[in-house]
Amino acid sequence: MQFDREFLTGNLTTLILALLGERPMYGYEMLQEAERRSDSQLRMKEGSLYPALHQMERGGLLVAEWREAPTGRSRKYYRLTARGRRAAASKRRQWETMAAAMRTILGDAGA
Amino acid sequence: MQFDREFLTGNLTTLILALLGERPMYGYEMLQEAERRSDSQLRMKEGSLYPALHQMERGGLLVAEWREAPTGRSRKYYRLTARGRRAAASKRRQWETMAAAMRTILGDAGA
DNA sequence: AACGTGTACCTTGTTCAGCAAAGTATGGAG
DNA sequence: CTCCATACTTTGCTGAACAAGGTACACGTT
Repeated sequence: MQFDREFLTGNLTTLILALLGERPMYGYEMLQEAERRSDSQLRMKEGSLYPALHQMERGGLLVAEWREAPTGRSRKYYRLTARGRRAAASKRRQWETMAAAMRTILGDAGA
Repeated sequence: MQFDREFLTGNLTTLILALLGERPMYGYEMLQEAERRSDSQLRMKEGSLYPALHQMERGGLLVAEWREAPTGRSRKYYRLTARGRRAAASKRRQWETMAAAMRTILGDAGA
């Protein structure tokens, strides 16, 4: 089951921070990883992802580095700064708080 | 812990449908209920709620009815239509799907 | 009577995230 | 030599939520 795009709104930054908290990745890889791990339910769009990465880089959460792939293609790898790691932890906590609150309401309203 | 408003984005309709799925309520009551049940974590704003209710009414998800409160004040009670009940079930399912997908990513990224 | 407070609803203007759509460029498969 | 997947980027738009303000009434206090 595919959900409306509105459900993703507000979670993009959280998602990016979570992925990069694991290991440095490049943009296109994040798109694929998110889709793969969620059984194709969670599809980030390029037009959302790349601007978000740039903004987060400007905000000092990420740093970028161009690396040569084995294939010869160039890839822009992003990794978290110290600030980014703090933000990742914060976003994760916030997401869990929000999810718990939502569940309370949804749960009360006879499943 | 209070979370950024962006985490609410996209969940307002879901929340309204869940509350009304339980019983008819008036707008101001929904604000209080959501806040009370979530330990003040989930605060809908009037400027978001009322326009959303109007839009959902136009969309045929809700019907409104003015009722006199014991105090003498007038309240506008909303209840779900059949269409609204279907939407409520759908939104709930979608939320759970999204939450599961998010949890997968957040979980993988070393807690 | 006048005032403040909590209830209850509504609207206008703004902002900002995410998206659609399009573009650039490269490597490999056929 | 063409097509497809990879990989990054940008411009312009849309739409949800919000801030801020407004209206009005009931009730308690002074």
